[in-house]
Amino acid sequence: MHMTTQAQGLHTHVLDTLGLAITAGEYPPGSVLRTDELARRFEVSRTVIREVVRVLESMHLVESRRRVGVTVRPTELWNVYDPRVIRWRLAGADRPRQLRSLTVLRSAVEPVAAGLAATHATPGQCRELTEQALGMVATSRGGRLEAYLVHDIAFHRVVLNASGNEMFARLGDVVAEVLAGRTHHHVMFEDPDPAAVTLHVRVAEAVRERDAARAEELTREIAVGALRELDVLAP
Amino acid sequence: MHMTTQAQGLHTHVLDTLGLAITAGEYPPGSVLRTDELARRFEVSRTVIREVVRVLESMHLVESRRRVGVTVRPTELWNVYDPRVIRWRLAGADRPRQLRSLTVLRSAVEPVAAGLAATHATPGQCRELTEQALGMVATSRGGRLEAYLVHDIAFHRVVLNASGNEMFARLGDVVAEVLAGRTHHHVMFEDPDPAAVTLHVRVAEAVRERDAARAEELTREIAVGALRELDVLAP
DNA sequence: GCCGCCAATAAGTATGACTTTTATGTCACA
DNA sequence: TGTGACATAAAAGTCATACTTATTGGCGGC
Repeated sequence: MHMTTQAQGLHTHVLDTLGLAITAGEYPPGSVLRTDELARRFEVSRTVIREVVRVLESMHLVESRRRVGVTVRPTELWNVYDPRVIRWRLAGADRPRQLRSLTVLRSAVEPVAAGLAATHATPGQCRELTEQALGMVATSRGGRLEAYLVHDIAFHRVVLNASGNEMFARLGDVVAEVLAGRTHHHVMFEDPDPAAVTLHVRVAEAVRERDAARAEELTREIAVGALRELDVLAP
Repeated sequence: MHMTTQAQGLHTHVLDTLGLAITAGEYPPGSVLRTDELARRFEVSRTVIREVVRVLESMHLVESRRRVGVTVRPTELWNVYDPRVIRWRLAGADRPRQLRSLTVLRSAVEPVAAGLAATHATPGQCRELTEQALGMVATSRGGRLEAYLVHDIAFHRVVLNASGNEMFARLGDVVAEVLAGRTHHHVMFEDPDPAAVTLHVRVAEAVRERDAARAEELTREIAVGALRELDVLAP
């Protein structure tokens, strides 16, 4: 992994750097940045800085006021559903709390999504679900965490998509960030919990058999397990 | 020179207009906009347009590519958790579907949030909750929809905040948009459902008495009611 | 018919001048 | 001494323009 992303354009680089710095608390809420100072620091034109600031503003990370500058807003105003904000924060210091709140969100949403999936999933989605569950089983032992992660992400993404609800579907990215985050930062057992793996297979079954109540309940068990795991590993 | 623009700033005006147009389907996915054409149309400099485009890009509404232009992205990629996107879409044509998917989201999240609130709420939040519930009772008859709405929004916001979960708390704005949307666009009975009003009072009670299971269950009933109401009024 | 090169195009970046808003300090007046 | 009007300057906002870079689609050569 490189220190900073570069080839994608000045804008992207500055945005990532600044966003990361702000979410990491390097500039605590209330801090004031000035555009031409930033321009000098990053050695780019004010044009680029202004665009970056506009985007940060659209995430409610900062507020830009005349004669004052660009001030960092209090944490509770940040748009924490923006995937970039999530990634920045998962990379930063308060990853534990972040992972916890995201997992609680998952525990609320995914069971309902699974229930809906059981009534809405297309045959193709059912097949996909079963395949990913089997993939999880196949990679659940022997320290093949990366391969397991791919299937895990795919599984949950299919469930959310199959729910037929747009808001749920768009949480696929968030869930992916969470799963990737807990794997890459080792907030996870060395091998996936066998019970969890089994539960995924049974969820796939329940969806295939159009048993909404069971799909919901089983997914709820997965969520409870994930929360418990978090309690143990990131107190 | 620019007498027609509001005091809020050129940027805001252009962003709102363009965002509304795109989410309304005026520029269907795949359409291409060009920055200097937009600059001429809105009678602003390319600088302003570029900043707006950057923000739209950060919402995944559009993608800007060299030598091609600014292309509208497919709907399923939009960041539908951005409050502005929500407001634009609620103002537009597919409000019914939008309201439905948001209400389903609420039905997943709010019960869990209420359960957490029962164990996390501060005395102040309990009091606030009771006050708002009583406010709802007081304004629930006689066509005082606007006053009722204020209490309704405040009530749900307190629950989400009291849950102690950051992701839930940030959904306060979303819920507010939904409640405001269904009131202002008359996707609601003339007077609030008395059963719903009572349920809110009982939720406040349950939270005050730290009864998580009951708070969750009662909130679930509120959600079910809201969904049913939607079925009747926006099929 | 295929491949590679070239030119047209539209976004990206830089710069400098100018405007607008507004926080703050100053001064006169009560 | 306190208060309000007013001037000042600081920083973002806006604009015009020139220049750079990536990309695409077509043209010509093979």
